[in-house]
Amino acid sequence: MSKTRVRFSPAPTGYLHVGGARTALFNWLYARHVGGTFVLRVEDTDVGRSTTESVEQIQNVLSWLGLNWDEGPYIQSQNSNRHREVASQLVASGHAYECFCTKEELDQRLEIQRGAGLAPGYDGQCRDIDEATRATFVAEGRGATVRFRTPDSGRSTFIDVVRGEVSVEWSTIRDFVLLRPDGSPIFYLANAVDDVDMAITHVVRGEDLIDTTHRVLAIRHAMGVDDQPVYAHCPLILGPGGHKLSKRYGAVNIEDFRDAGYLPETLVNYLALLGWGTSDGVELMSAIQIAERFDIADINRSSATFDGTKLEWMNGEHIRMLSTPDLIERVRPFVAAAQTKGFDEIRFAEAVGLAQARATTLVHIANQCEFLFVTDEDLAIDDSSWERLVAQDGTAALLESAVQHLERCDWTVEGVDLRPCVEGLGHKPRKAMHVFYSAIEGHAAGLPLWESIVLLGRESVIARLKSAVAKLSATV
RNA sequence: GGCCCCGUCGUCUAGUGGCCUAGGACGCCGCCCUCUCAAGGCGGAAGCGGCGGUUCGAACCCGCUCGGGGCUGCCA
Repeated sequence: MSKTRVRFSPAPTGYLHVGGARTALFNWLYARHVGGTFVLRVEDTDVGRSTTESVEQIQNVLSWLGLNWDEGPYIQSQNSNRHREVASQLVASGHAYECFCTKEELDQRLEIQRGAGLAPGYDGQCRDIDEATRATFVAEGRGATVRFRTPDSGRSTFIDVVRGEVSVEWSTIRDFVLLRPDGSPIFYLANAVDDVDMAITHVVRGEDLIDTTHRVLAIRHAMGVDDQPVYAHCPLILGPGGHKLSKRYGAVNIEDFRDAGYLPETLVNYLALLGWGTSDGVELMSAIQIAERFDIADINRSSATFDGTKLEWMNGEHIRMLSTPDLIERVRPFVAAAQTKGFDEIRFAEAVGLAQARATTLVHIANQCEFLFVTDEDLAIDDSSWERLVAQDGTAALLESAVQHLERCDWTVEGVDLRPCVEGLGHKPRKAMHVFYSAIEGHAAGLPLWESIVLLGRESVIARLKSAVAKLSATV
């Protein structure tokens, strides 16, 4: 048995969305599970839509996710001589032929077919043109595509690991293009040839490609290749509208999740659970743990809908699993102040530690820590928190009482406890504490108050409380 | 239109003929804990698309039907 080789072969026509990332992940997981090789191959046969920026972006995202590849990236367009070579062999052997129909002619005939209520598709016009006609076309300077001659009868059947036997009548598949008039290869050709040349043993990809498998397999056979890779077609990840996620429809860029403060661990974990699951119900896992248990044979058949709510919950869980020093470094890029000199590392570390227990995203943590790194003058109380503060009974008295207490108490977590003030004025801490959170941290909900007060320092805390009193009287 | 694939709580899933009056997770609701928000604990509502078979017995097997998705391109 030859060594397992899988490949992730994205088209570099845009950013990597969750569907593509999941496909990459499943390939990576399987390679790691069996100790095989994970190949990255960029399928840029659509020259018009492929960009080098996209190639770079895909690599960046894969690296960020931790999906390291063992070979590549191979750039498919650099191999087009080989693709053309195979195409001419197929023409020579009669498996393919030149088609001189222009795009316009094709479109016209398609229209007619549709008008007549016929199934639209290539009509085989150039299938068997004689040499004289061919010479005329060439003399006219007409360009030619190379088309694959699909069988007229019989069935194409292959075994898919997740779906079982997949079979289709050859008569429903029209002759398809292998080479454009300029000699550039089409996906089917390049994909088939490269999989053969790179000795790919397992093809793990989206179900949207299931119908193309028949064509690719036909090319392989025409090339004289007898064996075929193991196919595993994964269910699609659907967007909110219930449609296939694509760059053209409701796609979600992985980079957006990174920028929103999601951990790569979370994306990997969540994506693995879209189309695959464990029988014991364990959900929170590291990439390594998943790789140990993952098998393409266990991939689900039905499509899944992407659910951001669960992703957010899971991110919080992964944040809690991180060591605090690790988390601090992950949060750092999200805190603008951390980029400046004189930044207070000690307080930052303390604050991240406090936030770790309650945050769901890195951005969330950065926001919760922010009050420590703005001046008292710059502290902004968000609108809804301010409205709540204004609506609270006896806010001014509450704030003033806190000032009095904090001016002379011990500066410890126990000492700055404001509950006695609140209760002394006849309020329930649960109901009134938001006033202090808002005045000191800028939000009604945030890091634990006593710890925050100690971290901020007496001078700042009192200044903020007084400023809130002043702002309050100006409002009323 | 033709062909292909799919169908378990709102969502992700476990389940491969009896262990299922269908289990877990997110979300939701209630209670507890509590200085806010979370986290945590406890409890709850919520599902096998439908109809026929096969069988002593069906979420699991078969047929039909309905629903969803994909492909049908000189995109991948």
